[in-house]
Amino acid sequence: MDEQPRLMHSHTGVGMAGHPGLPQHMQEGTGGTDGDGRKQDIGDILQQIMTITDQSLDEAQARKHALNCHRMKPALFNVLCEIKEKTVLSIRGAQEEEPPDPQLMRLDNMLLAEGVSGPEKGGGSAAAAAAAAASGGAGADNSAEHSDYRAKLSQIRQIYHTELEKYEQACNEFTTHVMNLLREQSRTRPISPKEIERMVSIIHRKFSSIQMQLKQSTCEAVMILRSRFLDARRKRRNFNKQATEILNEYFYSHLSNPYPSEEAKEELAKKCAITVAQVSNWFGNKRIRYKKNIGKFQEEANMYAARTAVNAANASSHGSQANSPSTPNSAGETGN
DNA sequence: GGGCATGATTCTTG
DNA sequence: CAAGAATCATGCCC
Repeated sequence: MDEQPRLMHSHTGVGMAGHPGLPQHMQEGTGGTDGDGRKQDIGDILQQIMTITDQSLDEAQARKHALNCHRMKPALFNVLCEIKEKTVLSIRGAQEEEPPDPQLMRLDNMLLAEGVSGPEKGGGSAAAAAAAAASGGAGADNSAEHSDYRAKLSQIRQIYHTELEKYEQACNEFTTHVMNLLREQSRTRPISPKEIERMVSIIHRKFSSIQMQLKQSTCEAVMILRSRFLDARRKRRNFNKQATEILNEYFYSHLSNPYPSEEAKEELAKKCAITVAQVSNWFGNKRIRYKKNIGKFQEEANMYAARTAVNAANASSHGSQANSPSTPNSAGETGN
């Protein structure tokens, strides 16, 4: 292949023979009569080159075929392949056999844990169960949100799988294409099976880096989804009217000491269908907000006081005699 | 969309 | 450690 440039070099070199500016070694040693012999050689070579360019395509093909069929060709290619193998190995032998990428393993583990890359179904419910556990077990009304969560997760899962499939298909197509190409070329230039193998592994590495990007963005999507559903603050729901009334009733009827005991909290929690912690939160918030702005809550206080008075009156009329019904305008200061 | 209400969280305090 | 206080983030109404 690289015969021609060298020929051209020697051509120009010899052509300049005898030139005053020519380096010494070019002029020495060739001898007087040899000069004519070299000119003769060059002439032959030039002639050969000219005949090659003059050859028709058919002739060239025929020669190529002849070369391909030459009995020495396989042996020659084997040797060339061996040489190539050695040089290639010495160049990049060090970077072969890299260990599994820890980041990729992390991503894989996470996708598996989130039920995105694992077996069909079931995985998502694990995450949903985690969401349920994190939400404090308020129960009842958050099942709708979990189905929403599951739906979104399965959407992500679907996108992930179709993309992954697409990548795999593209990778396979490209690999077979390159392999065919190399096999085809191996008839005209020395390519060992090992080299093809190496090329395939390079392709796979490139595609797996693309896959890693896909995995990374999928993980990000899952994390965002998770944080949206697991962050309790984001899914704050106002208590229903009945629960608020029960809590307010207790609060205003114990205004002088609005600190329910553990048992009272449990009772209220049961009545309101909320957790004890929520009851505690509610009373904490209520106390501080009431204290900060009593005027604002006065109307509410009067209303609940009146209501408890009516309740007490009803109870007393049903029973024998009331002991001491609280006065409506004293904001229900029953005292504890 | 702005503003207030409200449940939850976090930090401080006694 | 529980209550208070501050703050956050969402819900809801106008």
